[in-house]
Amino acid sequence: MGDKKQVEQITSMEVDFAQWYTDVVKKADLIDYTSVKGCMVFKPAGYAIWELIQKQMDERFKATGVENVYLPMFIPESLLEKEKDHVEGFAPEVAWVTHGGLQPLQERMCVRPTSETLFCDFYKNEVHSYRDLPKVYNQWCSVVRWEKETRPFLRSREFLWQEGHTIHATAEEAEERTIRMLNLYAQFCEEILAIPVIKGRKTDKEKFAGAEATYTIEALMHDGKALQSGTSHNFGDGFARAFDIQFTDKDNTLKYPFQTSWGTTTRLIGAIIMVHGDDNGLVLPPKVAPTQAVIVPIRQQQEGVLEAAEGIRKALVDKGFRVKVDDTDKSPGWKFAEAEMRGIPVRVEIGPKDIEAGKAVLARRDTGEKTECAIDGIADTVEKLLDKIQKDMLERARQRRDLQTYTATSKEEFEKIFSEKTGFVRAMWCGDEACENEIKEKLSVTSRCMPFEQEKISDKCVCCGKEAKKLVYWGKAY
RNA sequence: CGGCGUGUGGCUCAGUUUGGUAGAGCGCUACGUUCGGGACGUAGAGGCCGCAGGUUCAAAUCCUGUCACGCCGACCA
Repeated sequence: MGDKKQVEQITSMEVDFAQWYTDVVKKADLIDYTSVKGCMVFKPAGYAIWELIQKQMDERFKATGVENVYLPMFIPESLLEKEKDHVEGFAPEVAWVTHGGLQPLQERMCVRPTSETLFCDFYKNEVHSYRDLPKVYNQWCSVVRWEKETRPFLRSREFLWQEGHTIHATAEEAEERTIRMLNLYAQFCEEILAIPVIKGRKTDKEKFAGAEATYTIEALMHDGKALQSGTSHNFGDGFARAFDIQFTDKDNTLKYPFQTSWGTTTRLIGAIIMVHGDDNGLVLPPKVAPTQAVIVPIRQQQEGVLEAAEGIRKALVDKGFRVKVDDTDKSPGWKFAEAEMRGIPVRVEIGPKDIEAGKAVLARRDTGEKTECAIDGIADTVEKLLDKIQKDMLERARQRRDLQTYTATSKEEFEKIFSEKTGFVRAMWCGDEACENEIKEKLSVTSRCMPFEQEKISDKCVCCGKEAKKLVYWGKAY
């Protein structure tokens, strides 16, 4: 093999994680940059991942009674301003529309950064009686936030997401929905994306603008930084009061309803990249891989090779898998590297030698392991292998996360860990925002969440030493 | 919004210090030989040097301005 040709390199993640990420995004052909800063083209390979996420998440939503709707992308300024905390949270990063054609608008409108206000405006007209409740709506759309610094999938000025907005007669029902959706997200991440997450509640400092309580799932990336991967908010009746939404209850009294919202975004794709990827490129969990198996024919000009490849393709497609034959005139080595960069979970190699022996070679993307298998019954073999890959990927991600999760019971220990390592640190907290601020200033570390699974690992706050109230996961975040 | 950096064929970049009329590798096209970890030969196509001014006999190169993008911070899914 001559190595004169320079292979397009992916920077090693050990050398420069940020550059590695950018390289993988580009080499896996997920996106392209555009002439609008912070807005990207989702190329077929990238968009197909989103479609698979969308499809499978939407099915799970609907199984819990969610219905999809679509609301406008513009919000009049007066509407945005109705809830004080909310507008303060979002005003610094909204994009404004000031003209319609050549005429200045009477009132400027922002492009939605999130749709709470629109849903409230809508529910105000929709909800009058307890019989109108609950409404459990969701919309798939894009939103715009004028971010200063942008990164593909992790932070773009326009991003795709889903936002669920529900409205209920009682606070209990709203809380139940809030938690239910968070659990759904967590389960989705583990079962579909093979990403283990920590479920918990955000501190007041970190909660959503206008929310009474924000719950979050936090995932840990390969470099030890945390990524907020989905949130679920309980608004109490705060928005209802601000927007004057009322309903007549069974007892014939006027009441304010209770609301929730919950969302996940294309950031999940960033999480997949940074949890599973390696120095050869993307590694996709089979359940969200647009192509689950690629068949690479060897000596494809030779009679019978392409036919054999096609036969395998058909057997796999009949079994319901997403499969491609790479019959381009590149060399096999090229095709291998290409399939690896794109993260295709399984590669099937089939050449004259194999055909003669009635076999094919299966290569796993996640481990690199190659095995031989009989062409006869190959679909069953691949099915089992994809299943195993999906499970192994979750297991490995969990192990790595656990290895990067530390415990600190004193300030010295806490600071020592963060000065040497990056990861989650479990430590007790007194509940005072001043401690969060101090920690953030000193270490650029924020409270990621107060996990549902609480434990009392010490009596004292890791920062001030006062009486501890909560166990908190701390970390550096994206 | 602050700091840093980069704009030259499709891509990555050299050329800018010292001004002289545009180069390489990859990719692309055609044909042929190859094919089990990024194969090779031959022949080709392709560039308003981000944009606008200025200096000069002459500007990719010097000056001024401007735009865009990338990275790092502060804020955020």
